[in-house]
Amino acid sequence: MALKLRNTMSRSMETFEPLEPGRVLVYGCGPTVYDHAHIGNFRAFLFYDLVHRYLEWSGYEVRFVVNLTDVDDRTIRGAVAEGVGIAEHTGRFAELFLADSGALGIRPVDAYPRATEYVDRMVEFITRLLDSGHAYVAEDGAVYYSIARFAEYGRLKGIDLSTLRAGARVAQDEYEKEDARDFALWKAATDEDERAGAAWDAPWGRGRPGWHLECSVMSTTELADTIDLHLGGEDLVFPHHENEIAQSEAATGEPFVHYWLHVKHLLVDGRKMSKSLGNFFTVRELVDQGFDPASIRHQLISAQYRKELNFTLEGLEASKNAIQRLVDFESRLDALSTDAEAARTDLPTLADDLLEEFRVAMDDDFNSADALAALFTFVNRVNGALDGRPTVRAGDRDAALGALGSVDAVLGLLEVARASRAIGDELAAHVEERIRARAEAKRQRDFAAADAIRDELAEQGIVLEDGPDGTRWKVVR
RNA sequence: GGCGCCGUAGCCAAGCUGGUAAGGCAGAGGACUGCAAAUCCUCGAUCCCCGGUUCGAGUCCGGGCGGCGCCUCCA
Repeated sequence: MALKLRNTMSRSMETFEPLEPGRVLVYGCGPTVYDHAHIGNFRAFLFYDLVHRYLEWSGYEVRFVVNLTDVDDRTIRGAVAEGVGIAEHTGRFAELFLADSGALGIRPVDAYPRATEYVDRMVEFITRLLDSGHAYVAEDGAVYYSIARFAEYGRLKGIDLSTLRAGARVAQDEYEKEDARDFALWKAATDEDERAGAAWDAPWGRGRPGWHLECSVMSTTELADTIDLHLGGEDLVFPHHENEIAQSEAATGEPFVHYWLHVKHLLVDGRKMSKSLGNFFTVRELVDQGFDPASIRHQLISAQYRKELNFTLEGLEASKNAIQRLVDFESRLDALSTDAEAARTDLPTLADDLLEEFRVAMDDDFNSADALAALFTFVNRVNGALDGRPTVRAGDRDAALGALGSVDAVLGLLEVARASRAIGDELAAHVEERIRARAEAKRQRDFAAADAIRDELAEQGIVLEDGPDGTRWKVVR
């Protein structure tokens, strides 16, 4: 069995074969750090995380790079509006992005290169394209890539260049281009650029790099001329990735990327997310409203990455409950007492089944929805096997916990849920004290008092569970 | 206009190379409990419509209807 991927380039499923056995190079187009990233962005980044974790889970050594776009129209505009330099402006949002990523359990990748740190290399890159005749300096001081010089242009998107309506969308200030469809590698500096500190010297004139260029340069610099996977949102297929291919392959003479994977855009309340529709959410807002990051993570991976996913508060509520079921399940396993003499159970078999079903699901182009189904099927089966059986063999319990942990090393749900449920020692001690008081009340059959304590703790998000061997408690959110 | 996706139970969502349908949430009944919580058991689908291929189609083909996305330096 092997991992199969839907390659945008071939428009079909392909069996994944790394360039180098056991090793995978991945590049994911990151956020433009001009504002808070929203949950739509995070659907994509959570998918990156799934790819990252699953490749490692599958035994690959992975080098994963996600760029931070810190120089473009929006970051410059933002910096000028704030009256600060571009670095200060974008630095703040880069931090917020990493913080939100961390909250959602997105594992840090190997490098987060920022465009502004690669300007020298971008200049070199452009020089190569100029030398080979793939680019030209226009009268306005900009450097454009000449797509007429790249025969394969349009292949990723599957467009026939001759059908492109030349000139249909040409801005008036772009009359310097030889061909309307040529794109900028370098833009001449404007006053605004200078004010934001977003202008650099280059042999052909002062200016700043074009957007598409950074990914080509950072990918080839941080990874290699040819990499295995390149990820991005569906909007990036054209022209961004198309342009990256053209630039990179013209500059290096090597294939740029083996597999292109694109994430479908998230819908919110059945519509494209937009501020004007009022369906615009950031992770921070949702967390401030009391939603568990684990719930957000669950909701955003509940559909396979190429499928339509409609984010709603109702759905988030459902995810919250699903997460709680997982948390309760793990607690139940943890609390199991063990005895070498206990009867054998199906847990080892069920654990093997889970790992197998999980692998099959993820191997099928990262079908996280199916992977979640495998996990919950496991929960059901194990709960059933454990019914009325508080004691099992240590090996059985460990097999179940091991499989659960293994799967969660990819899904990251329990990992995040645990973090958001952690409470301080002081509160924990208080809870224990109240539970003792309640036990005493129960002993005296003063159920009103016992229930009052239970209600009081519930107010604080602490739920009590009475069992044969005493009262257990858990944090609910 | 170009490219593409989707339409499966109240909601979300799997279903590979065709053989009468995973999982989550919500809901109903029951068991357990002082009451709860957790858990278990039981209960739910004309798979958008119409044709076609086939012994047999959610699953393939054709045609409709409906929804959505990208094509704009938006993941």
